Amino acid sequence: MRYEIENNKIMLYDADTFTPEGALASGQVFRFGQTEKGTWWVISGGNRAEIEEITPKNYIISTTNPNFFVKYFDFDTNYDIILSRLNEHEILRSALKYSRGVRLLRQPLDEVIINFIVSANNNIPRIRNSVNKIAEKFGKKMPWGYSFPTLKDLSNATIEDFQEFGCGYRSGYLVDTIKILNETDFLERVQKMDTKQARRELLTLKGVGPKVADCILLFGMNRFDVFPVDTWIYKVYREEFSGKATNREQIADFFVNLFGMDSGYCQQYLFYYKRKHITLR
DNA sequence: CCCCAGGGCCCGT
DNA sequence: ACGGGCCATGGG
Repeated sequence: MRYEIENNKIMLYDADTFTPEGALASGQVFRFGQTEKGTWWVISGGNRAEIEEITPKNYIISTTNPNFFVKYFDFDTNYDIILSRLNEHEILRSALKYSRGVRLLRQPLDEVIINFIVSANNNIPRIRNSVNKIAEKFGKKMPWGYSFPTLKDLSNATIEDFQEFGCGYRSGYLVDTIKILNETDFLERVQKMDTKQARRELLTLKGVGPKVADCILLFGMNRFDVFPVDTWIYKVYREEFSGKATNREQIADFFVNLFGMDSGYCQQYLFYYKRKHITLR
């Protein structure tokens, strides 16, 4: 797989380890969709990209910010090496084959924190709805829609605002955490810490428990020695690994001990495999 | 009416 | 450290 940047486009060739659906419809990101023509779009921060498949495994990604999306889609990482290591585990082989196009998106940290507080005990269509409404109310108007709001943009958002967006009892957590992030140097400090330290620190935020902390570390901080355990991964653990533990932190430890620095990639492949299909609408 | 969703909080033991 | 009740909200 290789890419070239031309003006406002990324040309992606021989994409064996990327598909728009695997990258976007894999529960890492919530402001994405598919047009009537079948092209995929995604918004992150103040950036939007549209992905068109020209011929099989060859794509044109149109965006005003190609460099942002090269990093976002992680095109400089060689997934063949990661996949060959994971493929040594026979138990993973069918899942890895199914999840060929999944990638670990490198997203803005503040956006990930907000999105995954909303995600707790929630389902993906509802998360998408809430996050889009947050953007429409507090983001900046762009030619193509609304940017995802910065923490400053959100500093005046109230509990009632978030309740109106369907965030339910998470609304108070959001207000509380936004205040901490705006009024302290939390984000600056946490990014300098090692994974275990950063995880402990993230757990002090309202609405951030073990699973959400691991998602923040994985999707927003590029820490791959974590294994977020949600209901789908819990099913994988029981059904594919015949696991008996019920404590989710113990299950996360089990997987990290098994897959080490490839844990984050492995988790995402397994989630996509078990979750199968995310309905768009 | 039930159960479920990329769970966390808060309280008891 | 661990378990259990409770929590908004919409869909199946």
